Amino acid sequence: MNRRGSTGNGTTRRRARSGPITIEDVATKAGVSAATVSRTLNGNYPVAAATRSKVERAVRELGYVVNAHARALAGNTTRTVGIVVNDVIDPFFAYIARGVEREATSRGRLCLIAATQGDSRRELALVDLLHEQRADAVVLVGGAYDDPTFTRQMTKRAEALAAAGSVLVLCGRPSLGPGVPTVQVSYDNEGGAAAITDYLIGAGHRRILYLGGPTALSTTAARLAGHRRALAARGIPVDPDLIQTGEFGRRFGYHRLRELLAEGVDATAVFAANDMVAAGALEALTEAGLRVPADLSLVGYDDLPVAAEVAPGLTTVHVPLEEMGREAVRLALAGEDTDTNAAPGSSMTVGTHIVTRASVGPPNPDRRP
Amino acid sequence: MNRRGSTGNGTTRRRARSGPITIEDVATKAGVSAATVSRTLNGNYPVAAATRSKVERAVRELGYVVNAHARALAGNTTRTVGIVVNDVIDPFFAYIARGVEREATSRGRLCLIAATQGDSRRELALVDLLHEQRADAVVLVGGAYDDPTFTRQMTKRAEALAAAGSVLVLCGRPSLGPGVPTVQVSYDNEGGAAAITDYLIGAGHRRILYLGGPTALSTTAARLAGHRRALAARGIPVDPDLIQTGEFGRRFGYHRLRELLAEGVDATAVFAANDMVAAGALEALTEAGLRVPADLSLVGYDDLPVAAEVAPGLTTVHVPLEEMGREAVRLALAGEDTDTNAAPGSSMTVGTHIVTRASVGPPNPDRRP
DNA sequence: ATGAAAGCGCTAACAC
DNA sequence: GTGTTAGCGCTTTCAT
Repeated sequence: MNRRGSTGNGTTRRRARSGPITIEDVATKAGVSAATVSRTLNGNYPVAAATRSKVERAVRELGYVVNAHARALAGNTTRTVGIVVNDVIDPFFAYIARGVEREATSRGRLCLIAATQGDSRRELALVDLLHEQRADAVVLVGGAYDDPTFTRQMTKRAEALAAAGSVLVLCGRPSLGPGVPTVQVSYDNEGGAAAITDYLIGAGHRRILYLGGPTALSTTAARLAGHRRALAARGIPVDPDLIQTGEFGRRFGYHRLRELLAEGVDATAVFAANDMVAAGALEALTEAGLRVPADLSLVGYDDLPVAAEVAPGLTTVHVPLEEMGREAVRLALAGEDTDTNAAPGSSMTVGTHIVTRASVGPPNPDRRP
Repeated sequence: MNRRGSTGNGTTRRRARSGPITIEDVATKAGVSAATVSRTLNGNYPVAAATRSKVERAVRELGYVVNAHARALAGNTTRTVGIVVNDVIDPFFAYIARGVEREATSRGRLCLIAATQGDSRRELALVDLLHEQRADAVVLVGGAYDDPTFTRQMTKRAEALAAAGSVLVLCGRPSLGPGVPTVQVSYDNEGGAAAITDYLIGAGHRRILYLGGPTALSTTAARLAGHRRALAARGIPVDPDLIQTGEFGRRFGYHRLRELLAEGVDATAVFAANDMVAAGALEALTEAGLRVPADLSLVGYDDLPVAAEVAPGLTTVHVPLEEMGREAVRLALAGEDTDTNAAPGSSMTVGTHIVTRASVGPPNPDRRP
């Protein structure tokens, strides 16, 4: 790993170095100074056409590739943004990641991605790693566990990032508290949940099973709050037996609903915490010989591709995930050309709306559980 | 952006700098030299316990975060690996990306990800970008277009990377040619396609429709070759009308098969180029009132989650995608502790196997197209 | 076990 | 329009 060494040895000066090709090599070959090569490469400075082509030729012939680290160190600009997700497979995260990646790339930046696997300690460590890399922005995606210790530690990270001229972007997750220097991109979980619950009520449903979502997750709390609010607004009492939180996966939706069905749960509609859960629920329903929406209605949340792919298509709440990702980096980099690149404090909320497909109908009082 | 400047102004020396906290600040605060801080932080050198705790305290109190760029520049080690995919949403790529990300993280590295959107020029540019970042390895995923110009240009990149002590890893894509310094992780496209075709033949099928996959893609060529080989081995003639390449998506599977069905295509089984196409095909079949496998058999390729999620479950060829991603970085970083970190020339092939679900049965001669 | 000093490869004043 | 000169923040000899 040591490539230092015989710089000052007694051998001939030329062709002494066999290591990586540097800007100096290009300069020598083109018969100009390193500064001129730099200016040519960055194109943000006037350079004579003749010089330019000499330099470009030297670059080509030498196969020179600028060292981004040296550049970052000297120029104080890294051209990378970081994103921390739960899991790159999960479509919810993948769509947001795509937005981040696309927006970053369109701004000539590379995207550093890291996955937490749902471990909040890892999340903190990854934010640190991204800070080490001096990412221009660090985007944190998805619901956070509502733990004061964790919040405090993440707050510290947000402040450190801000102090270093970067920004922590909270994408679809709750604020760390007033005064914490972050940028936020959110969507209305509570409102969406209320809207789709109300939609179900409008279709005649009174007994709606809320299924899925980790209890400790802020997202679950918000969706549940919206659900309850809509119920309350219509004067429908909340039956605790109809609140069945748990997890976010398809598996959970399938297994839990299957159990519930076996126990003879009394509901005419299911509000799944997200589309994955809904897909699993649909599986359980179909397996039980129940038709959707003839026997039972079903709605999801997020409008992931799966919602359109299952039969019947799922009525769900559309969340513009990719757009959120793009917006996250736009907002974070908004002040990039000004003095300070961070724009802490800015925040925006993207709109959601109900997408109507075929999974909701009037209640069927005759269904035998 | 300019944080240089008044270094030599006349004001008091202490507290002159308000910029980022550096190792020097930590050294001062701890009353030691920068070298000692470095050694403490890296832990690869003996440091007195007392000194260590002084340094650690200073780091904590100052909120110091090492600058990865300075470290990379000085230490010649970047601790990042790059991955270039088509699209982060596509599960095929996402699973491989997950493997790369997990293996990278488990080795204390961060993962730089970039998406080409299927544009080969972008692919070249992204490899350059990753080279600029001095990624320890650059993993290229997915089928390549079989264009000599492109191959030549990518070869140049592979050589440049190798010369810089990095490696280009070809993950599930064809070699750039003998002698090109790359690492390869592949799976047997042709063998898998032959195997599943033979499986269909074994079930009694003689007229098998091959559906999907971009014609110009190396992957398509390989799968098709395997399909033809299996047919030939059983003495079944290849009917050109039954080779319907095109794209890889669900949409394509649905629309193309729908047209074909309308035209009264004469086949008893469909071999979809991948599971996404198969899922679309299943949709078209179901819509046409055809039952799988009673009326028509259907198989896919890749064993993506969707294969297990549709009803009936898809018989398909399992490809260990995540494992390929992990293997890609393992192989690439195999020599990391030795003199040269690249291990060009190494290659490995992961095994595939048929996963039997419910989508294949005997041919139904009575089906009315 | 620790410090001093010399770079790593680049950019950005500052001259001319 | 181009060269010269300082660093950017770190690691790593080489001393001690």
